[in-house]
Amino acid sequence: MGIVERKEREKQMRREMILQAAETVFFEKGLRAATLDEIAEKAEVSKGTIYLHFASREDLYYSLMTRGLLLLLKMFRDVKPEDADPAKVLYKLADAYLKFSQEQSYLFKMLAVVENPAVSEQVSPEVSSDLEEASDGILTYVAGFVQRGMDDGIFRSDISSHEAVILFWVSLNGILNLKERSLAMKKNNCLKAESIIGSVDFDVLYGMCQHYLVDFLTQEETRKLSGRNAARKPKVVQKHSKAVTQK
Amino acid sequence: MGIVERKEREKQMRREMILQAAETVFFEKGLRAATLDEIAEKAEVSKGTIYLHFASREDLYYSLMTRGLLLLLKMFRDVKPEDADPAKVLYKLADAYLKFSQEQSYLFKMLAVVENPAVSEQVSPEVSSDLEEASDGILTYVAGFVQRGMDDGIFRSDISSHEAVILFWVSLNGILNLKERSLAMKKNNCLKAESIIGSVDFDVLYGMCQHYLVDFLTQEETRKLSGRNAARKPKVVQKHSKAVTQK
DNA sequence: TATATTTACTGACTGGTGGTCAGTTAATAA
DNA sequence: TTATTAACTGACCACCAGTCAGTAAATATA
Repeated sequence: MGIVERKEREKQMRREMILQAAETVFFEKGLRAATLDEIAEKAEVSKGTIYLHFASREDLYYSLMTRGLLLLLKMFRDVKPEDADPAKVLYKLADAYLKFSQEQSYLFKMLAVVENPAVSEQVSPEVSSDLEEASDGILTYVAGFVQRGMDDGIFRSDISSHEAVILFWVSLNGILNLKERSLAMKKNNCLKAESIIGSVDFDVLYGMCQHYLVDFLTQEETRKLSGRNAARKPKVVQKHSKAVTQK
Repeated sequence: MGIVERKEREKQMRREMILQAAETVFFEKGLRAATLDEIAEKAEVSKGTIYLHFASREDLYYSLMTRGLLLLLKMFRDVKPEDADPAKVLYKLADAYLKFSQEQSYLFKMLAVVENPAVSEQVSPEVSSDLEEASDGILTYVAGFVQRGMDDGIFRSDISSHEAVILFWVSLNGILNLKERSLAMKKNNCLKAESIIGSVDFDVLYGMCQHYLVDFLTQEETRKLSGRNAARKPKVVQKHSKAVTQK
């Protein structure tokens, strides 16, 4: 009896149509200005139907973000790291993330909202948990390569792969976010060229950061940190020790 | 004739009262759930009066953020870097930022909203420009120390002080934001302990990042990058070159 | 086939909120 | 005493997220 399956398929299609329309409208109008009426109209569906699929406006928005993250994960998987060098893989993943931010710029901008705790609180637990799962899926995927590098002895191991991945994510994502912000402000003419954010070439900075992050991981742990706590309260700055030995 | 001055003072006080009330309400209810009626009531002022001082809800919110940034700048200035070592100053500034995120956690959370381009577009140019100015003031303040370190030859100079400051900001701020997010999710019970974000101790990570960022700046530029573009497309990974020379 | 039940969907309606503005009050100027 | 200006008020409007009684169609039952 394929009726149940067909119904399920149709339900998913409806959901997909709504998500598609929402993506367009949220992108065009922004989170605040977009209205559900408009989304309903664009999806050729009544407003009530939207609420059959999503518990609230925020849930709909978060579902879009989850979809975005899944796409990002797909792009990461498409990197196809056939060569075994984890450092190269990390480079390629960072490249892929830059590409994602450019090609799917509306999705990328939407993802920045997750940073905002005020919005997060309005979301139902399941949807929030879905997003968390997708987010963790990406981080775990990347962490796998980092861990492999550590196991192979290529990467330093005075830092956990989890911490390393967070560092990667935070730095690269932060640069891309600031880039978007500076672009937005330039468009609004409220960014002076002599300001710091206005004067930095974020694409160049991204490349540099990408380089140094991988480089940081490929260094051996020569610092005087025996454990983690040593990094916590660094009273003594060893400003010349390294530089001298390197000369 | 001190009448004009007195009026101006009173006007500023009114504004201050509104901001104070708004801060409380926005913090208690979140950006979306907070209402102007409630703010008006708490400020002992009619709703119309709010609009004499702020053009919109978003403007009010952004003004709060600007105030928050000015407080942060004050905390940075209080670091009183009497010792001339720029590396130590950067440490202390990072410590101060951590302190800010802890002691003024609601202000810190509010500042994360600036990352969201969808909100930024709803704000009047002047207010947006105020915020930008405050933000730039902080970055410029920090950049001064970085530049001094470079001039003194303590810091590497294959990266501009502007870029270095952005890197600092992005990394440290990103870690603290993720920390807040993980705390919020733990409170909502939608963060599995085995997930990456759930397993990282962000305070430790912050300390490590703080350490490595300063350390990165105090390294000499031994890499094969002659200019910036070299960092853009790094095809060759020099995974052992540094580690070997350091041994 | 006729009837009952379930499922999917609709769109008018409601409550609440951001934002407005005609009108009030009070201080100052003429 | 009267006119003018400035600060402030709160009733009011437009709009929108979210609801729910009702419709239509598909499926199950008789």
